[in-house]
Amino acid sequence: MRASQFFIATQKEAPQEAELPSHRLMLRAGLIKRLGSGLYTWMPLGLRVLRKVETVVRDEMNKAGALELLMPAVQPAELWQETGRWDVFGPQMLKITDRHERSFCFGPTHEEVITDLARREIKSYKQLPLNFYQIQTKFRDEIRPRFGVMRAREFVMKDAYSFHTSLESLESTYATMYQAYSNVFNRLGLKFRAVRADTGAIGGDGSHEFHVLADSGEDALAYCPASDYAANVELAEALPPSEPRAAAQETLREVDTPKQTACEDVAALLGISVTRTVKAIALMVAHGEGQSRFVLALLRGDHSLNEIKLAKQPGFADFRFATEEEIRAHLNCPPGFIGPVGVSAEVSVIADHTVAAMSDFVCGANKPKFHLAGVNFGRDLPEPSLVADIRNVINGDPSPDGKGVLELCRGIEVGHIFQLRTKYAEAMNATYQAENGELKIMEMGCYGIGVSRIVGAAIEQGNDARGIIFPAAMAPFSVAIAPIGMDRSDAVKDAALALYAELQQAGIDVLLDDRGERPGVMFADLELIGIPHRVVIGDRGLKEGQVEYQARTDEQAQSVALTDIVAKLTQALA
RNA sequence: CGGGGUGUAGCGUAGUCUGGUAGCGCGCCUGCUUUGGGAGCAGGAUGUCGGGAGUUCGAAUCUCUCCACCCCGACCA
Repeated sequence: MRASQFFIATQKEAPQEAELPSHRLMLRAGLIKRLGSGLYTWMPLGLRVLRKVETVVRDEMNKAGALELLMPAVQPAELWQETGRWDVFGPQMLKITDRHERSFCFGPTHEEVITDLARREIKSYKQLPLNFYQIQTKFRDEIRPRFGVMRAREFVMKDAYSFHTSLESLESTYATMYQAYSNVFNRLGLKFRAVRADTGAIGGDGSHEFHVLADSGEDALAYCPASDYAANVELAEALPPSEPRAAAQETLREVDTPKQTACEDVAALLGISVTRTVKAIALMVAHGEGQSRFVLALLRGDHSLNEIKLAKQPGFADFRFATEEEIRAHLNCPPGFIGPVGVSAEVSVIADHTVAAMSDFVCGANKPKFHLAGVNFGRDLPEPSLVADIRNVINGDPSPDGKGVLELCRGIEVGHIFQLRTKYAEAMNATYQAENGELKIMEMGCYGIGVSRIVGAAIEQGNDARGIIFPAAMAPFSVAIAPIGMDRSDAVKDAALALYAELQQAGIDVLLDDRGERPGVMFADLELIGIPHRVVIGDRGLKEGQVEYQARTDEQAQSVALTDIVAKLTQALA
């Protein structure tokens, strides 16, 4: 590609709204342009990157035996009503009405459509297993789109759906997909980790997420360096303390905490570790028709509530945080000083395992400006009625597999695989005839990759002060030729055109910067857009038969004989 | 949806408090000079100051209202 015939829309300054490096760089490099909240145009340069990601994904899916198809983006409401998800998906789904007043949605995912297809087309066990996939635009009306293509409302996703006659077959395809995903992210040159995951709204049993590791990631991951255990913090189990609760030694006493509402502050005031404190989180838990009860969830001061784990506790499926009014009504005390001691019988208590094993702890006194110290279960308050794992794991917690301790890191979720089992097939009556003639429900798996998100994630992982550093497999161009003074020097022009032709001949994605820009502008642009290899051709070197080669990650350029440059590049690209 | 904030040229912004000719940098166009790290000089184009209503002789500026976008919380590839 000749740059003069292309569209390079780089900018010196990024718009104010972009905060993440990847978002700023994608805008500055002119990869994307924002149209509205969570809506982006992929510019020619950015689209080349997106297509390269798609190519790798498509290739690995095909290798893994999946079959590509393309389903409609717009889907009739009836299908979603069959599975009950028309209402469950809620406002995240963009609903559309056509001229006949029929309801549709712009597909946020395609389980319903593919299951409908499967029940129509798959009649016999002889046709199974099957794995269909598509690479397609989805729309999810996110509560808060942000970070550019990282959390856009319209985005490109690869979604695959497999159908099986047995759990064994599903597990086998699941394992194949796990491997295919690993291959994809390896080929794309990303640092990633597969973790056990919560299944969320999609539902089902086994599930793994694939995360690109980045400090700016929206997910917290727990992994064990001593074993292969890795899980999303949403799911990672916190083991109960191995030591039994120590005997009470202190007497119960009130302490003055005039301004201290947070556990950290109370601990600092008392000169004790925050691990000796207990915080009470006030919740309203729904039970029955419009009824709800007031519950205190107890956590150690330095721990945080894991809402997903809590929601899995019996009777806690539907809860919310209590309002200040509700807290005052039930405890006669403002938030900041609430605790589990001396509460009325109608207030129930759920304690995290860690809290249940604490003695002589500090907690709110249910009295403004006071906390209690030397608190002990059994003596100062009843044993908690419910003890469970309801906290997020922290650095140094023991690994659930008993080998070593957990460390935390952050990741950007770029892939998610699920064993759906029969949830959708059952709801939509997707059956096949088994060998014995019986009609049986299909087993299903589903497998997603956030294709457009990968571009953002890759840039989040690969950038420096000069701009984007694309992994080789997704760079918009592999090599850039930067001729200096091409319009003044026939020698430069001839050498540049000859090299350009030769690289094209060799099937290398090459960009010839023939825009006639000054060297500084060329260098800055080529570095900003992250082209991995650059050849500079100038009169100065050409006199000695030399050109300059510099990889995007190199600090310095090196002189290479013009006659060797193709071999040099071929080697660098291998 | 709740809380906070911002809307001025393609991008970044000043001006708003204290009403009176809409300004700067980058980018863009023309010409000349320049050409190894985002050039210099000269000339030029681009603004319904987010929309609407109001107050006023006069509104980017004050008031009301609507809209869009961004940031903090719950969603997810």
